[in-house]
Amino acid sequence: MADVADKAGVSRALVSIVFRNQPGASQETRERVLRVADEIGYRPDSAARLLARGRSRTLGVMFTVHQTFQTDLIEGIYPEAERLGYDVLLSAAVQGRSEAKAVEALLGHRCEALILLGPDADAGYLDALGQRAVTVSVSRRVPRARVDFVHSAESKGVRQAMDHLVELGHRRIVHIDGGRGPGSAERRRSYRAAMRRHGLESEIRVIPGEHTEQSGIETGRLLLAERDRGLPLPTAVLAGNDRCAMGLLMPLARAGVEVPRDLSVVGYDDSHLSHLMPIGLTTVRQDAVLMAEHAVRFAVERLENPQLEPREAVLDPKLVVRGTSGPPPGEAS
Amino acid sequence: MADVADKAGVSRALVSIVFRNQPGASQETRERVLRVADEIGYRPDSAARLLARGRSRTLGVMFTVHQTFQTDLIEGIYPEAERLGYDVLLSAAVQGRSEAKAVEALLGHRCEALILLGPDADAGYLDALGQRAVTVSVSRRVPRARVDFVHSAESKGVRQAMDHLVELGHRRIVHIDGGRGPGSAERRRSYRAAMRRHGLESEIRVIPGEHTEQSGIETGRLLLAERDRGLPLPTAVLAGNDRCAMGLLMPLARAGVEVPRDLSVVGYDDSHLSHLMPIGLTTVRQDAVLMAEHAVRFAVERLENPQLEPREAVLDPKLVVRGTSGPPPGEAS
DNA sequence: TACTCGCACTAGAGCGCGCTAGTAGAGCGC
DNA sequence: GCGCTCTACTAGCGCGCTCTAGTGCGAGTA
Repeated sequence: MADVADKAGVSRALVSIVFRNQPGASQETRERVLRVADEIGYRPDSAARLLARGRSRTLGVMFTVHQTFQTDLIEGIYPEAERLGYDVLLSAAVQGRSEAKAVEALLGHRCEALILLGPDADAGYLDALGQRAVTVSVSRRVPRARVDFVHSAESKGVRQAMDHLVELGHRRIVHIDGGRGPGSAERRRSYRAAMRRHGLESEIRVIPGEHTEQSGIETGRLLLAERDRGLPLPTAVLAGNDRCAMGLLMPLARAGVEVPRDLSVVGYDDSHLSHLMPIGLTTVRQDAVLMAEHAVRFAVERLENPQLEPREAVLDPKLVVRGTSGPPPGEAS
Repeated sequence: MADVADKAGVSRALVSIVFRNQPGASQETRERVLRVADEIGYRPDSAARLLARGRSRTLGVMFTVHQTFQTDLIEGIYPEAERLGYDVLLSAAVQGRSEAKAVEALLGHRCEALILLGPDADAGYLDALGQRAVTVSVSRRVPRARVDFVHSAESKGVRQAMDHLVELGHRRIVHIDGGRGPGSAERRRSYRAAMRRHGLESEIRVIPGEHTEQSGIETGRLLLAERDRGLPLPTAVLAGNDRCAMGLLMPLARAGVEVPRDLSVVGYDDSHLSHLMPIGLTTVRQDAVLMAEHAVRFAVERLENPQLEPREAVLDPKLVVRGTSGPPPGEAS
């Protein structure tokens, strides 16, 4: 910075002013300073800036690599953060790197707020986090924790999907749940409620699973094994999310079970992959961009107005009918 | 920190020593300092620490969200970095956020080294970057730029794939290239060379594309439209990467073209999705974990020994035969 | 006694910025 | 000419830490 100041023939303070885009420098000087900085390859040091200013204007985002819906969210987070003048730092939870570790890394880099995409941690931990920093949880509801919360109305999404299937004539509809995955509990509950509402209480079946392709594959194998033992296949499956639905399709296709002729499959999320499958996945769309924008705005607003209480945003999901759902076998279409 | 020092009756320097776990303080004092710090709720400020120490021990990783192979790489980067005592910061290039911006963010947060996953930037920019910070490029070769380089031997991978197809009896093999995508140029060149080597020079056809599902879908539509005009379909397609291959399968399936009976498809990368497709994608495996480890090690070693010259690691890819490749139509299997 | 050595600890100079309080000079009205 | 304001710019402190170069002291050695 001193080098830039010398070479541009101004004081360090003026360079600072230019880089913060603050009034107090002529247009001419501004350009000269920026040009010199570019030549030297100078870049403001955020650590020093942070130290001097006390604020980092940085949002930390914790996500799970491979969760396609979360990468969709990230795409929405960047532009909104930039619009509001905030920087974004990403930290991934992966195999062998827990959420807590990912979060510590963010905090260690002085993020002012945390945006957690589908956190798996317990409410106590999240509440403690919420006391320490502004925290937003996306896709996971955490009652009584001091965190903002952005999710979509799982019950509405599930209801739409179930109504769609029942209208097509399905009765034997099973649900692969998402285990501890975000939104799973609500989806499971809503599935049960929908079955009861349609008088299908006796057909309720929840197969434990996860939000992964592997889980879908395993469920597929399970169902096929049952069929081979003489049990009937369900006529429709409501998967925990799109990845699970995609996994499910693999063993089915291999075994010659045709979708949707023999079996209908509905996913959840409408992640960017779901319309890329051979016949397009019928799924429940959550608007990732909108969710991302809400999350960023919640964080920033609470940062700039600390007495604000955490809020909750519930967005409406929407069923997207594509190629994997149709009338059950035995019914004319 | 001063408060802790006062209350514990020592100097700030000693508190610093205690918190850095360095020799130079008695066990007794150590405990007293830690106890007092805990009472006050003192935590070292990493921004100040960073500033004072001059080293951040942080690696910055630039990646493209949605490139599944890159997320596979990220999974490999974390554990290796942790093993070597380095922190990792992620920055994504997305629509509307260029690579340069993503890199600036990393540099601004004082990353000591940059690991760029499949960078798209030109050699001049990368060289400039390499002068300024230790830089590693993964999957993209940048001749004469001051960067380390980790990639796999594209020519070997393509040759294996092509030999496989030719052995099966294919002659009309087209290649969807990856445009400016990492490795595309080499793959394209190797495809041409392999065709010539097999005496198929007259059959060479490279369809321009990208490393996206969308590109595969468009190519599929193009080929189908040609077929409808009476032109023959190719019997095999070597896609630019797995995503492109997956996209290609969609319009084919819709149009009733059966894979691999009517058409063989080979991908590239073996990203974690390729074995999750209905019939498993035949593809060229690049070992993401190994590549990630090399990248981290290159960065760290050059950081700790600055007179080291940038190096290059070329890993051997390996063809993985799954369900999308078979003999061409008209040949007995 | 005089010395060296090692240990526990301290003083104080930065690290690269932001920010407050200030100055110099131009322009203006009276 | 004077005082005033406004713009463009500067000096220098301080953010919370690390690190170098010390000081003081007791034990061991000649």
